[in-house]
Amino acid sequence: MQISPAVEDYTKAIYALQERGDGCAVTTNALAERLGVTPASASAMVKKLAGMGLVSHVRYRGVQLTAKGSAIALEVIRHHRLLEAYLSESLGVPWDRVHDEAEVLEHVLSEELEELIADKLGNPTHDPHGDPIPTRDGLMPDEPTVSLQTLATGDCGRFVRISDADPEMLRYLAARGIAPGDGFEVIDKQPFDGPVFARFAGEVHVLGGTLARAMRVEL
Amino acid sequence: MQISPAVEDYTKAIYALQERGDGCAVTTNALAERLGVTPASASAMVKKLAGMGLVSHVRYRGVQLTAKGSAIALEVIRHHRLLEAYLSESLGVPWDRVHDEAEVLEHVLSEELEELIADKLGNPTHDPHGDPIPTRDGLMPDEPTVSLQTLATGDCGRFVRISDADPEMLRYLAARGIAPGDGFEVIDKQPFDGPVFARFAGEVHVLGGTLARAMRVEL
DNA sequence: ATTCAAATTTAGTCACAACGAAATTTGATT
DNA sequence: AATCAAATTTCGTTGTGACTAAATTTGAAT
Repeated sequence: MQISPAVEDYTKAIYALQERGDGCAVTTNALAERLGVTPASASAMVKKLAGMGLVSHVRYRGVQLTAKGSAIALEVIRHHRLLEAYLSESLGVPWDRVHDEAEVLEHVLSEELEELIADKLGNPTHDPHGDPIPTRDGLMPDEPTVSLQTLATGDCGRFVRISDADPEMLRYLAARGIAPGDGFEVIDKQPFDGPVFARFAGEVHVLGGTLARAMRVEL
Repeated sequence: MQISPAVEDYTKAIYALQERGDGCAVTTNALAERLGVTPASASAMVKKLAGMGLVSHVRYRGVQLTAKGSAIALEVIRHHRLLEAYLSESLGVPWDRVHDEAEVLEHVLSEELEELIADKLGNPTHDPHGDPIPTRDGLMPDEPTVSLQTLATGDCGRFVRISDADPEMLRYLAARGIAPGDGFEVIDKQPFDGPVFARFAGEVHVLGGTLARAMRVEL
């Protein structure tokens, strides 16, 4: 039972969708859309994953990762995030490009290189976007956050995390010197999904609705 | 016209066989054996490569890389050798393991990462086994060498290069502290493919026939 | 010139992972 | 309960790159 890159990608996608979803099963359509394949293709692969014991599948209902499936997903995510950290820190790859590079390298990273990279970086706990790196033994640190968008005028917090999937956003933040770990204060918050005005290190920045929703805040 | 990993591997193999061969075309069987596939599979791929304009093919005679094919081979070889140098120098991967790691990474290394790695290493000209690294613009430095096995008692020389394909040999040399760049003197040479006794840095070492044939000497 | 073994190619198959089109199931609405 | 749209699955096909078995070509030996 070989684990192909395709299987790794599906497993990783199911893991990600399970996270954001409210505990219920991951639908075939959601999976297909996330991976950019047709529902028919996703359906076929789901059947294969079920046969491999990586997911439990109820026809027309959706899938859930088994322990075995989660282990594979976490392994790949560890590869991905370690690589992002490594590319950023050791090779100076810009913030908004590490994701795409890691996306292909994650599938061919040997366990030995994984070890060497982790050691070289001092066993980092977070990648450059603030996403936690699963541990060597396959555990994902649980770090509750809220969207910056939910804060109100006057609230203070620390920006700790943002999705690595949208390079545009990352460039916007990078251009303004905003990075995970930075503290801030909400100066003004407009209703109806309006922009958030927040002060980072003295400077006030405008964070549009989508951006504010993507930025995660500690606690 | 996509360049798949398979196409890269075939192109690279043809390049390598062309080098060691005496200028004549590379046979399907040699290609198949080198890649560990059946002659039928190699034959099918040769037809595809010819269709892509990467090789010229005469049925039942063999193949030769076109300029386009050579360019692809050299690009992949550059990736491979840069990666070997990088893994060895920056991550401390042992000498005898860099080849296998590079073998998979070479196919997914982006041009951007290639640049960063080359810069980081100061644009190295040789990999850890002494193999020359093709230049950015796709030129392979020509460095004539002879096999250590061809030397006679009393000859001196500098060991500069050894194939990265046999980890066993590399471990043997590494265990004795012998590396490309080391000067030596042939103390004794037995006839009939017998062992070569050579002094490296004061120590005399026994180099069996196969090993002595694999070791390349400057000039 | 014929024969023969080795090298090479062709023909037919398989596994993988995608696709579009068509059938099926679901759950919400009437 | 019947209907209907959306989600899901099935069916048949495609493209890669491997395989085995069966031609075919070559070049050397008779």
